[in-house]
Amino acid sequence: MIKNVHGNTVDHLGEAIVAGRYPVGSSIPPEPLLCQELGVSRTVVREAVKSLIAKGLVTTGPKVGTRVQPSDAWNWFDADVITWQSKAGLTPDFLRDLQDLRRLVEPAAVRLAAERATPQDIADIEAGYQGMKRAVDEGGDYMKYDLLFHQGLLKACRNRMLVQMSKVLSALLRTSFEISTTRKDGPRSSLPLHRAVLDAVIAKNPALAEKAILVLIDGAHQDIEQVLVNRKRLPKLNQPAPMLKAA
Amino acid sequence: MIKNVHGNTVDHLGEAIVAGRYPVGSSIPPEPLLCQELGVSRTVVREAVKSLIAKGLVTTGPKVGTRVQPSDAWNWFDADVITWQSKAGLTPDFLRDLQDLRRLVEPAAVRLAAERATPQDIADIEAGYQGMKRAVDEGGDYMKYDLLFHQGLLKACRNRMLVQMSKVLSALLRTSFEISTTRKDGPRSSLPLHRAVLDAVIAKNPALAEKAILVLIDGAHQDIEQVLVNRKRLPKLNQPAPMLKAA
DNA sequence: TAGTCCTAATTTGTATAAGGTATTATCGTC
DNA sequence: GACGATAATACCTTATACAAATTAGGACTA
Repeated sequence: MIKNVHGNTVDHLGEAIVAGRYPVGSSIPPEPLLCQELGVSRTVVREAVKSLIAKGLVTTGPKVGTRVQPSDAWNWFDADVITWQSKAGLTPDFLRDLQDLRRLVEPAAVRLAAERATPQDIADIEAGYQGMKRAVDEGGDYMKYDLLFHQGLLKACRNRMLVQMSKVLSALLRTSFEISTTRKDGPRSSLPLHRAVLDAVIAKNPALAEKAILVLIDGAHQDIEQVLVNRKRLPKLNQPAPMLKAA
Repeated sequence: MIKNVHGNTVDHLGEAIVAGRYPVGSSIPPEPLLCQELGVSRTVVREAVKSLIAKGLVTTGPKVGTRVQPSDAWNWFDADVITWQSKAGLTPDFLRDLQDLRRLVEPAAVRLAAERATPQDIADIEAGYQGMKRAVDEGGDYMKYDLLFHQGLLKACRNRMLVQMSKVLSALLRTSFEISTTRKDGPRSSLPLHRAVLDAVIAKNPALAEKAILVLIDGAHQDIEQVLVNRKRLPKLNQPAPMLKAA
């Protein structure tokens, strides 16, 4: 997983900030110190910080240094930010935000999909479903096709912003899947629910499609809620010093 | 409006890319050329490109150069991207994407708001409403308070992602407002509709709140559709060479 | 002539050094 | 005690050099 120096530096700083290692409103170490800590040149540190600025994590200014922005200024639809948050720990707050979003977006989205899906869109979703079915019958990567199914659904809305949202919701779906596999036959039992959604989209029946996916979502919702109640707080990794030092 | 060299460079390149000046999948001029064109050092160009990478507009690689990503890979929830698109021209596609999003998000959001709004949230929304009312009665900046009203509504959901969405939807609300003022008494007639939404939220009545905002949205929707039909294509600015040369 | 391999050129990636600029904090004076 | 000048700090910008990676083109072989 060695990318390049820039990527590693951005990831390192981004993870540290999202994990809350530096208090909001405070300054992270000045550039020369970061160079020393990470073993990279100032060029790299500065370009990394520019990336973090673009994602809304920090602001900079002469003398004031590089300050951490409050978390509601972060670009929560950025794939990297989502990844860093997932690594730092799936806090209840974060999961609840994502669940809100899913319950808010997916029902309305399948309505749109039922109205607008092209034959190609339907073929893509069908491919996702068939993959899930195969994974259940013969074994295979169930989650991969589950993600394809839901991403295909949002893509069928033919709306660039909804497509982007599908990337973010993938983080939730991943978690949701990990939890649902702890239940016996989770994938097998949710298969017909997926089929119902797809059939409704094919039939171009928005109301039915919405009804079908609500069943799916509420199942996952209850699973997650239950887990959240059991362990009051999900295990935050909380590495004391997650240096990876451009390995 | 002179910020700094970095900000100007990012804006210049970002605007050019979003405006479609460089074809998707093709490379923008190599770094030395950009330095010459923009009259800045290579460091600045590189840091600007890193910002664009973080926003999903481009990818880079040795020898291949800096290539423009397809538009559905862009961070459409990034404030800068939205601004650049607005400057480049409010294309029908873009407006329709935004309208989809609004029709999808706001009804569900006011339901959440009606359930979760704190007294402080309600006070903020009320302040927005009072500002609108004052603007109608005594003259004033109507749009400013209209935006505050809707942003307050989404903020009341207590969800960071919805807050971010409110920033994006502001672009649509701004456009929507500009259009509605072309109609006589647009603001005055929509004032009671806003009041109805706020009252439903105060009464903690999700169903009523949703119904009320649907009226509001559909009004704006019809206005925009009508304008889109009249002029088949909104005037794209299409500056031949929008150099601003780090003034 | 077609295919494969290797070399070379191009472009980004990384490091280093030096001076400029803006902001903040401190110190001194009124 | 308040105001203003001064100094220090950290980012901002420029310039140069070299390294690494990918592509393209040429040469060699079958």
